[in-house]
Amino acid sequence: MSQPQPVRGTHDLLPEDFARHAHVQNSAREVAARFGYAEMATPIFEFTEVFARTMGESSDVVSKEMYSFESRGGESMTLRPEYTAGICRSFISNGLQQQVPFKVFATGPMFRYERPQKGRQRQFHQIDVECIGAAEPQADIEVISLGAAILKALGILDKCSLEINTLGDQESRQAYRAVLVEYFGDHKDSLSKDSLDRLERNPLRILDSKDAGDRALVEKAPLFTDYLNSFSSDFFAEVLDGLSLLGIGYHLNRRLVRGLDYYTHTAFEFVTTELGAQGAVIAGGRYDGLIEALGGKPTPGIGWAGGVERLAMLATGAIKEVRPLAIIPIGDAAETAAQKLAYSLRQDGHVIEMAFKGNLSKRMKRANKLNARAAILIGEDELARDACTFRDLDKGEQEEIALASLGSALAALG
RNA sequence: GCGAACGUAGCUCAGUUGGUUAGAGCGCCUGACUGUGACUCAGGAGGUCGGGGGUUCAAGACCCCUCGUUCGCCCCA
Repeated sequence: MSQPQPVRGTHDLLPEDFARHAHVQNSAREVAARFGYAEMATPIFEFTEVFARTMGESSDVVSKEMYSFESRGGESMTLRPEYTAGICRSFISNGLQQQVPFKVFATGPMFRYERPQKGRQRQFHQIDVECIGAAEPQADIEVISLGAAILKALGILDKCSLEINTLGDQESRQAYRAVLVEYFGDHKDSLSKDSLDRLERNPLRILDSKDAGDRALVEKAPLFTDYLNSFSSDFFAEVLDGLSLLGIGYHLNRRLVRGLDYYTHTAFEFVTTELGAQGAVIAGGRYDGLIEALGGKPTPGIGWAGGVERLAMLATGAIKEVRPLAIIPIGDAAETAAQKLAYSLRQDGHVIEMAFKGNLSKRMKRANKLNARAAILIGEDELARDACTFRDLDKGEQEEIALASLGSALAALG
């Protein structure tokens, strides 16, 4: 290609795209703040170990999708593939255990070396919510309801459904996992190739297989509910009750699982059918073992991440734009006067558009294209009278007014 | 990582079984309208047909490689 291309799986965010992203991020930030989740940020790269420990060496992300590099100092660094690990690391690094529950919101770019598709890029953006240090089911309810509230604010809650499941506590899950491995181990010859691999690395995932043969086996597999201890099932029941009380609908999905040991109890996803295979727009769960895995004191936590690109594709509604005012000088003598007026109005909080070239007709066209609400024309005639021609571009009416009364004319536009 | 489809002006696309100078709509530029946008009309610019190689008298069409996008799987936001 003779023209330069962006790197595979990366996209430029031109102003229009950026506005959609910003809309998602700003809406989320605002709603999160109402829930008491203040924004924070962590570095875009960490020691590789931070992700390897939290996401699991055997996970796809860690084993083959990370952008890792050796620093000049010889240490292995990785561009973050997700936000949770960095925030938990930060929680430990900054000794925040005295501030629990530590509730935060974050957003930014993530990096994963994956095969690109719609809604799946190598550099993509997430919004993220974490609640660290709360072991109570009320935290699960709050975190999930925050997700629902953000989707509602974006006007896309009705396009999504909440899938939810429990993985139980460590004891429950390990018991179930052992039973599953035994069951599927006895039927190895009927398992798909993918699931044979899952049996080694991530047996719970077999429950979610799309392979017809696997599904037949899954039908007859032991049920997780039979292996949940009473603490785990009570916990989950409390979460579900809380959601119902808030009027948040959910679909119990027994096949929704997380493979890693740090994940416990609640797992959930807000999914949509409108984005093809990349249906999860917000996904998260409880990770009571994660902080400990990172070297911190045992600390429970729950959170979720949402894909900004995916959310932005769903939130197609009009974003309210600020309409500018166009200042158009006529003739060289008016240029500096126009610039001065623009500077003054901008400092008063107005959005002012100035074109630097072209005759009156061209500048009017540009003003029109930018959807300007009004045009302020200043020529030598107006200059001499300390006035301007004020044209309402919607009504197509104009009149000459004194510069001194420009403020009230602008206020009258509404 | 596996399987498949697609890549033609800035954008969305058309280009018959390979056959002279590659088209349309929208957008852009110029003018009608040298102090007035939208609407209209008349002109105009813009393409090494993603890139490289091959087959052929002849390739945008066929073959191979490569880059990119998309769909499914895997995985996930």
